Amino acid sequence: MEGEKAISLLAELYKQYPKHYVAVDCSIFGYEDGELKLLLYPRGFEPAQGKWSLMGGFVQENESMEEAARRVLLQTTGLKDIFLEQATAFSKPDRDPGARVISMTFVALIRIDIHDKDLVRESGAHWWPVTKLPALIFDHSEIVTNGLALLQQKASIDLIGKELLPDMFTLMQLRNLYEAIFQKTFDPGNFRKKVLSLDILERLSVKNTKESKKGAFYYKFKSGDYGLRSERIVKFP
Amino acid sequence: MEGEKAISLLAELYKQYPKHYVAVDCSIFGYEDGELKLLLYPRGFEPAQGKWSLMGGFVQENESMEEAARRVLLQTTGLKDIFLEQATAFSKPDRDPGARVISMTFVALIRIDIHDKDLVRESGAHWWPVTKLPALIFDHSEIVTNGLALLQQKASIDLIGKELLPDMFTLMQLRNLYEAIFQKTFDPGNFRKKVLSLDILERLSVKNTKESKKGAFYYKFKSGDYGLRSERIVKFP
DNA sequence: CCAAAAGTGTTGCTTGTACACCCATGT
DNA sequence: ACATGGGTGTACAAGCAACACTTTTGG
Repeated sequence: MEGEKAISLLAELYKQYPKHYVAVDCSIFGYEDGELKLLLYPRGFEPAQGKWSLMGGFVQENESMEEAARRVLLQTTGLKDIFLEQATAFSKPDRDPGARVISMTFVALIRIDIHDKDLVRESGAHWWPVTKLPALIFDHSEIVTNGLALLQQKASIDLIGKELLPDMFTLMQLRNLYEAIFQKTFDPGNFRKKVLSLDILERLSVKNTKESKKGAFYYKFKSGDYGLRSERIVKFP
Repeated sequence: MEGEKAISLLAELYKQYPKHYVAVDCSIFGYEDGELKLLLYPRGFEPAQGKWSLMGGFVQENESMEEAARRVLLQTTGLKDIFLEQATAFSKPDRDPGARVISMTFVALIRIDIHDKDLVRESGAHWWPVTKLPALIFDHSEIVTNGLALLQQKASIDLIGKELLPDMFTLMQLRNLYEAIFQKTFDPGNFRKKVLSLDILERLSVKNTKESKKGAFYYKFKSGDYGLRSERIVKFP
């Protein structure tokens, strides 16, 4: 066929161009003990031994970059179907001392309460509060800063929480999450009114009586995919 | 040295992973005759002959992806120092029939009035109104849709115009640009007040008397890089 | 009782929006 | 004279921020 011949000519044309290693690196955020945390892996060998790194991996022949990221996340946390969003690519020729590696970075949001803790522990990984991060290899600090900014931007447009909190949560827990993300305090009353006005939370009949004397109702996200069908834009400063 | 040995071991470690062709594709937007336009190149050979494509190129060994995009833009428009922003990467293994090519996409904004028209004409390129785009090769339509969404988002946060309009412009011209970007009309009075309240435009003493009977003052963007130092967030619409 | 969080209400300010209105002038 | 865009003002609604206030209950 003509078509096939054309395609093989195209393949021939491409041969003059260089190929590159392509990696994915994930900023994996979780929320625990009132803090926003980042999952990091210790580097056991030189160069940069003793520093920490984001979880990453190389893109294989038969997978897209997002598939590569999901594969890596499944291997390291045991979780499927996690929130994953493409962030910024880093491609300076000398960013990795081992070879020229182009890295596509992703932001992943994990519910710490349901991930595979044993799997994480085995690998020596550790959840670090984003306010006290250790030294990271290569340009990974820059990647994290970039991912955090993306997370903040996302949180200011959508109401996130489904991805980071347990199924049931109190409005104080949700507010504390937002305070951890934005590193600022929100007025409890105003936060409550704003969030409830969005009409995407459902109040349950159960109360949490541990974190307050009076007891606070649990809420959950309404079922039926909001965020896709809703045009609502939430503006948190 | 120990360090060098470690680095070569790292390089050895990477050898088990596949390499990929990495390309950049640019959605080049311009503004002319009251319309938002996109610069497209005709495809002269099979497969997909007769369709149009974005301008792109392969990433070389010694350049970052952004540098590759700037190189391509210089070659095709003759312009340096143009506005360029990383958009979304496309990496489905079969997106290009010739070979597995990973494409990083960019949005570029061009001032049509100062680009090298001869260079563009030679290549057979054509500025298409974004409202009437032809069929594009591969997944380029998806790339354009994505780039347009990014442009809209950017225009709703920053005041763009410096990148698309002549040095001097009237507020009507700026409004028409925004109407072209968002495909909706803005109230002239309200648009004027909103834009001027940002305090980033400077009124000149010259008037444009061609487009209105009364004559409208020209404005320009104040010098001193706003957009970097300003925390202002403009919300259009 | 008191501290601490839950939950509701009030008030003032800022912002967006829909207009009305006068101005200047080329045709 | 009149249509067209330039430019300013006004009136109303919506949203947000600051903060007062009541409720509940474990210690």
